[in-house]
Amino acid sequence: MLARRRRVWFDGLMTDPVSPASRPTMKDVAQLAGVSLKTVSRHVNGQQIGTDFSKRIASAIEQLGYRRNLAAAALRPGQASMVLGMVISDLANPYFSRLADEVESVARRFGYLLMIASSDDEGATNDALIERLIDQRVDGLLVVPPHLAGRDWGRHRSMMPPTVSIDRPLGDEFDAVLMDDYEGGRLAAGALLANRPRRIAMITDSLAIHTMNRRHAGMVQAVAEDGSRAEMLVDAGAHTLAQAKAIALRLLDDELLDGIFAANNRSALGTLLAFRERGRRVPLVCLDDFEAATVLDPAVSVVSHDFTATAEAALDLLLRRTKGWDGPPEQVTIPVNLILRGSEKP
Amino acid sequence: MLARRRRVWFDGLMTDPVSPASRPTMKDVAQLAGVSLKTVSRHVNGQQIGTDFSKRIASAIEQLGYRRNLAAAALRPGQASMVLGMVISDLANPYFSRLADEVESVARRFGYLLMIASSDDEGATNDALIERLIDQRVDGLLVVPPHLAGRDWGRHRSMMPPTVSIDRPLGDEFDAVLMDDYEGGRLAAGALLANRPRRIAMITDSLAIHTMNRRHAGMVQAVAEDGSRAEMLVDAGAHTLAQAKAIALRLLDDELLDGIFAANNRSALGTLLAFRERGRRVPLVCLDDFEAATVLDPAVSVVSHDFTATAEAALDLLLRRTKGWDGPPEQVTIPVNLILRGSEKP
DNA sequence: TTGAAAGCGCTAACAA
DNA sequence: TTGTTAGCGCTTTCAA
Repeated sequence: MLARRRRVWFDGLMTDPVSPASRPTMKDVAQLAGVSLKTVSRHVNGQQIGTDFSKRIASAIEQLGYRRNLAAAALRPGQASMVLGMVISDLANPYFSRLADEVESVARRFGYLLMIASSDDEGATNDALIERLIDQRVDGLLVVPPHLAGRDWGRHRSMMPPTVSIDRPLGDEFDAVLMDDYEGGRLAAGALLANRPRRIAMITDSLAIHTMNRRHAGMVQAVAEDGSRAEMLVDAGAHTLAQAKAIALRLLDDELLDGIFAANNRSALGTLLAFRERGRRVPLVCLDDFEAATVLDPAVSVVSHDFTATAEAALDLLLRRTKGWDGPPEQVTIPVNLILRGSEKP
Repeated sequence: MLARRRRVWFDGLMTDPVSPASRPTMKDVAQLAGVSLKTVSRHVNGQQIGTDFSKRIASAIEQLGYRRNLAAAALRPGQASMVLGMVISDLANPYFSRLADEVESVARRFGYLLMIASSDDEGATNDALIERLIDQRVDGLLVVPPHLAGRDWGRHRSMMPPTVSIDRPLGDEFDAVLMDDYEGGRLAAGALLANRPRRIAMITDSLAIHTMNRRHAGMVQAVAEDGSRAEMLVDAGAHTLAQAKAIALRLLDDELLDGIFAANNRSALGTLLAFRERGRRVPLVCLDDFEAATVLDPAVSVVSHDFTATAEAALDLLLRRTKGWDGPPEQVTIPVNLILRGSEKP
């Protein structure tokens, strides 16, 4: 007969439970200190108790090496877990990892831990992760919605903890912190138009993505406002670095082209790769700052925004919701600024 | 008299508890389906139960919009929470965010959620975060130890869940996944020495950091092995980008210098900034690949390693520990490879 | 101020 | 197969 096993742990493999040496509980502390459980709880939660008790408990905790079980403490409904969840479209992309870093940093300042999961820009993955985070009972959710639409979360609003979307809107029902993409597109195109170009192109990921869509609209507006009657080309096929590079290479074959607006960091990198390969460059402005921008010669001009402000606005909204604030969904727009470094000139 | 309040939520602000509309529990499902609690539990956990019951329960779940409370399910000791914790020294650094992304991705494949916290390379922050993660009862811990040493966690081993350090060792008591820094330094220096240089320099962060120390040792070895009797300079003051740039600028004043080994991506970027400002470049090889490397002309030669392999090795160790494996601490070394792109030549 | 008892949502042992 | 009972570690009534 098989030895008795108690837990299925992983991959269907049967093993005995690995007790991380079953830890002392509050009960143990209470017993050793000779006080009641509740008194220990009060001590641990920083409530006022008698000084003698306090000392006895402190020493018992020390002696036992007692550590609170935060997961258990948060079990009771209405109890904050002090854990926030974040679903981000692609942690490997410096743009998003930078955002995640800022959010983590602000959250930590407020005492929150962050569960971060990457959706690989897939709607289905995104939905699954949001569900998992809800099931984990996080106090709040920060979401950078994926490109491929997933479920309509607005209809599930009541199932969700306070939720704020960043970078792209998740739906009208949710608070959102966005950057001023429209103005960004307008500024970037404006810098290009200052050269009185004949033909300028936008290299972008799908215009179905909210950010790209707004940036495009901004560029259209800039061209419309401009008297020069420059021709405007758009290629929205830059889903990968290789595609962006291929698009840029093709564009560079066009003698009349004298300006490129790269609508995200991937498009920017692809364009720069194409410049190098073709040995020809044209004026360039990118949306989103990126690591290589200042190292190149000429340095790359970009439209940028404040990540810290974005993270702070998002956490501010989220934490206010957490505290019970119940106003209508808000949309915060973070301003952008144009940083001219040289590449915008012929 | 003050209205009665029930919960202190945040910042000492008193508010009523915000029930995310107190969610239906397993009990509610059982009641509606007319079965026992345990049967619902079995259904939810994918165990075999009668088909009629199964249907009734499924419909009750649907009707109620029931969602499991994973935090509650994991309360019982020995129960896996399927949450892993990761403390990383600097999420804003592309090198580390790339690592975090790979780890998250592998963890997710195995059904784990990742709590990621950034220690800002501070020993104290690192310790606090590890404690917080332990208190949160994660199933395992992944740590990229900070530069500034914190507590000696080896002595607290028994309090910790399975723990694996990445990039740098946390102590002899823990499993570790490192890249072959020594060989990396040797290869990088070797590429430079092929030019028969008179004087080559290493720009690095503090040699007290394990990775830097090993890379330095590798370079020393390469120089020793080399017959050319090249002179070797080391400046270990590159803690920030600005410092790295300043160091490189100073080095470029030296007419005899004909090779730079940038020991991490910050040093690399600083060096490239200096090249641009001085209008002089010397052969360059960097440790760690970075985004700008292929965009530059000449493209930057680097010593690189496989992040995916690193993440997989770390999760493999961690998950085996989680399942009860109890061998002595293991140290896995991920091989490096030299990628020559042009910048290593004069 | 302190403590006893109840219960959070769930899973496990055990009996039916 | 199913249900009953007893907890997990903690916080919270509510009475002392």
